[in-house]
Amino acid sequence: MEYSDKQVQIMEAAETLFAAKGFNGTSVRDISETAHVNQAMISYYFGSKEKLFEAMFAYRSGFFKLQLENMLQNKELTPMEKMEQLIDQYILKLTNQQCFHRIMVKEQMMNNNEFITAQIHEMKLRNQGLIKQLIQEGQDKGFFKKDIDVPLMMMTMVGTVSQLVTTQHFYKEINGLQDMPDAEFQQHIRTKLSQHLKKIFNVILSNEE
Amino acid sequence: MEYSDKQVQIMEAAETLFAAKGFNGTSVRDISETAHVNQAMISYYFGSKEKLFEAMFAYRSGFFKLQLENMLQNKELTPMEKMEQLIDQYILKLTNQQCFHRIMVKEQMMNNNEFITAQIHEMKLRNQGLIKQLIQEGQDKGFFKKDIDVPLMMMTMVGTVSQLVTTQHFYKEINGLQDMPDAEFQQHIRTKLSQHLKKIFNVILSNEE
DNA sequence: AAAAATTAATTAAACGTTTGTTTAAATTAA
DNA sequence: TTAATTTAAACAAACGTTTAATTAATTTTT
Repeated sequence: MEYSDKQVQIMEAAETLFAAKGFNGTSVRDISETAHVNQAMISYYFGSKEKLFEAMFAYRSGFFKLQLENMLQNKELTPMEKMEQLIDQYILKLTNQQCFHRIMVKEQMMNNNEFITAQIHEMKLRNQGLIKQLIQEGQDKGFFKKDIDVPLMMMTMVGTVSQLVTTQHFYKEINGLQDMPDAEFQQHIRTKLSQHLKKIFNVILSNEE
Repeated sequence: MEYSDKQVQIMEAAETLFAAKGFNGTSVRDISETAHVNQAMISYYFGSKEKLFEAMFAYRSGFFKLQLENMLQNKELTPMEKMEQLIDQYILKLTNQQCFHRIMVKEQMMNNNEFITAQIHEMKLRNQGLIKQLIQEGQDKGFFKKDIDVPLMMMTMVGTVSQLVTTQHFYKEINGLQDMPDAEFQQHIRTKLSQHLKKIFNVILSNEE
């Protein structure tokens, strides 16, 4: 689906507002004002507020897809190196698309919209499949342990990053980082998360003692 | 604050509905029907929908508090045993109060309501303080490593459990557990999470090689 | 202990807003 | 000239809250 500049404008305004105030907390008037368009344009272009939401979600989830295929097929990387790249890629995507991530957290918790639930499900299946393959490769080559619970391992990666991103306000205060400029703070949590998760995954996965 | 049966009825209906459909997605009429009371009773008892939300949150967050003090002072437990009990206690609280937890996830992500944000902040500070003490004790006694990032460690515990609880629908499908009775499934994830987190925390914390 | 007076609880209806969507006219582009 | 875009206004429906009347419970007075 191709969108005009104006349609993208509307979707981006909707994304920001839905992330901050939720779907029901955001009015069509809010969106149209933020996007600087007449409120009737939303129904005109997207059919309804709900359809705008779905269009925005599909549009952004394209951006959000992890680019794993090429990296996983790279034969110059060890399985552990691939795993570490996967971690960094996930951290980067999520910290760069925080609005969309907040919306996703809410949607996968609620299951209110069938279309979106299906999209999330598909995304999860795809990622889980690729990671399973990677784990298998590592096990076949003798780098990884045999008994690895992939879904649970993913819960820890996704959960840790998500928890920090969605509660960064509290994290800042607890660690006295209120005055750190935001760009620096974002880099700070990226680095911290990367080190932390790589350490954990090394232990969970690695065969060497 | 003491509440009559009817007030508790209203708060419990509100909790369930807010968890499933969000604050703005739930109408006062919804709540009053679910609680089998006249819709004017909500303003009569609580003042407003928003105040009902705050009252419900405060009421439930009392239940939700982890009972850590006594356990942490028990001198017959090693620091690692205490850490493991903390993990199990957290898993139990969260899996037993899933509605409240969903509301908390949304609220700490949104920061829409000052009163509730302050409550969550207080809860987090308290827990973090107790855990820091426990880590310190473990380090002083030579059981734990010296360089432990407590906030990040907490992100992994809270994040992993929260991720599984809030996306259990997907976890079920991905693992082909759709037909498992719910009580059994809840026990299943409790056990899995407990083993998984204890393994990770042993590695992060333990000094022995 | 009974009656009266007072307070609290409960109700259905109504209030004024805000909501998402549609309309029909006006403007722009093809 | 035709089609697509944009607009302000209007729409009914749903919203949170208030009202005023009624019933139930409690307290005070006899």
